[in-house]
Amino acid sequence: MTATATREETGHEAPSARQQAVLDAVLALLVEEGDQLTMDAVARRASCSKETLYKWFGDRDGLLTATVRWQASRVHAGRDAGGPLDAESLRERLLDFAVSWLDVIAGRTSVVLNRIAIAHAGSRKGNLGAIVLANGRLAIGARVKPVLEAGRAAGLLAFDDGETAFRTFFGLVGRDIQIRLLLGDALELDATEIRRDAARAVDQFLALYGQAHP
Amino acid sequence: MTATATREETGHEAPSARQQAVLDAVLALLVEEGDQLTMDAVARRASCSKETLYKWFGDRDGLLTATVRWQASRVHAGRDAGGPLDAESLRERLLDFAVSWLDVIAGRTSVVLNRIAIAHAGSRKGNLGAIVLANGRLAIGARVKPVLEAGRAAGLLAFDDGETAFRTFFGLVGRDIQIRLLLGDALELDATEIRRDAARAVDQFLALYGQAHP
DNA sequence: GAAGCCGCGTACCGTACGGTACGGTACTGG
DNA sequence: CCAGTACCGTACCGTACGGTACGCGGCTTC
Repeated sequence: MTATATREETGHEAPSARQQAVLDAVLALLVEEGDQLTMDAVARRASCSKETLYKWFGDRDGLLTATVRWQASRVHAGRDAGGPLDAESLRERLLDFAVSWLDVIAGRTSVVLNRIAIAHAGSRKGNLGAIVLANGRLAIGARVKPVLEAGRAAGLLAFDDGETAFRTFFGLVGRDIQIRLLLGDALELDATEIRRDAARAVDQFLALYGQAHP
Repeated sequence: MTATATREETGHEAPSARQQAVLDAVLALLVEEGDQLTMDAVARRASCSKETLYKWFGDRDGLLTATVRWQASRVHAGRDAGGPLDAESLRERLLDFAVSWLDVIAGRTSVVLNRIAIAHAGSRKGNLGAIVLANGRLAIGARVKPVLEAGRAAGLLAFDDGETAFRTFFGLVGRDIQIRLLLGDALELDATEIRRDAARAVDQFLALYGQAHP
């Protein structure tokens, strides 16, 4: 193990540059070809041998898992900026989360990876689903909830349960978009539309949970 | 074609009793075994020959399609009762839709079928996704929207676009439930919880779109 | 520059599974 | 009683794909 090889807290080696290239090839293939991904195709596309693939990732599942992790590692939707919180900055931060989240779930990569993970969850031993869940729904929740709590502490929001409040936010933002995309609906979302959707969701959320500043 | 053999408007034969039994076997297998459904397993479970399977349904996709259609044909979540509309009955009908919808998406069968359809949408020629979409999200939308319109006509609701209003309703009801279940989250929903969730969603929807009766 | 390793390319193996063929049995109509 | 039909059970075929083996070229190390 070299000095530069960092470990994630979960105990997985960070992929080397070459390995990252392989994982990017998997993502590209997944996006282009749908989900009937073969090890042969990956090897061809990444210009590496199948043997190397198996050496690095163990088996097909390992490759898929590494790919999902790799994608997750560079999607940090709506990282909160911190700073003081007033009504305007609260709205702004929520809007930021909403836009980031919609950007993610509307992306081809996210759709394909979620499809893989969902199919995987249908078979036994589906930790892929758990990984996607942890880096998607759960991660965004973990980031939004503190903001909501801060909003409550500042007297800008009123709710009993932060989890419930967040789930409402989640529902208002995502609505039917993700399931439609997963099921193959052609639904095109450009940036302006996403921004408008996000703004509407935030408005609705604040209408439900907001309080006039005391 | 016998006199009793009805056709759906889409032009598909209604399955015979024996065929229905086969499709039920498929559903059972799907629920029990996850989604690695083989034609052999179906034939064994349904006590029929593979040849018959192919004769009746064409190929594996045809069998899957017929199964999805068959399930869809007996799920009519939240059929509207009609009748006069005041604030109370509007709330009641929306609650009814919400409960039915949650019942459906929380069911094992729905989860498995959605998984199949989503995986299918990832490959080419995925009409399965379209079918599930048509009988799920789109069907419920088609039933709820008239109620919303009626509510608006009665001065109980205020909105510009019925589609947008419905999608908000959809988001408030479903929130993160469907994606979590699809990804394999263990999320258990009993009847009382569903009722509570549905009631909260309807309250929130009415808070956003309701109007005091003029 | 020899030794050794890494990894590419390719050929190969085993098996699971979609799809087909065929014989045997029960039922129906003439 | 004899076609004809429907359908069950099972054996079979072809292929796609996960996984393995092996030879060869290029890079590092001493």
